[in-house]
Amino acid sequence: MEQSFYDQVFELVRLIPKGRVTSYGAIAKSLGAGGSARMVGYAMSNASLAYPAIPAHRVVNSTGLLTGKFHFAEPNLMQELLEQEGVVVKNDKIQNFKQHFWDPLVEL
DNA sequence: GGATTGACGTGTC
DNA sequence: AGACACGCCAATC
Repeated sequence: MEQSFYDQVFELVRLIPKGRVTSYGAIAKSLGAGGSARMVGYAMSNASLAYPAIPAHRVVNSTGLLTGKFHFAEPNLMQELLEQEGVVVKNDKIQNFKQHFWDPLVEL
């Protein structure tokens, strides 16, 4: 059926490969939403209720900052998961963000 | 159905 | 470099 915008977001986020990250804006753009990056984040709000669990820790803002970490059950969990996947996080910000960036528009 | 809301993005001061 | 302002657009109240 007509999946809501954030239903599409959920699916796309689940497609993010391990050890890679992407930005809300990139997701929105790949869904044809253009500048509605906020919708992506808004969708992720429901991500906690979705199943299977959505790797929301792989989604950050354009600066590579872990903006949504406070929305996790445990704020430190987001950084932990990223580091486990080989992503270096310092001061709530992804290092070498460009290297780990996964662009849905390109990869898909 | 208008107003409010956002896990954003980019530009300015 | 840090803080502030405006724009975007769909979902929810």
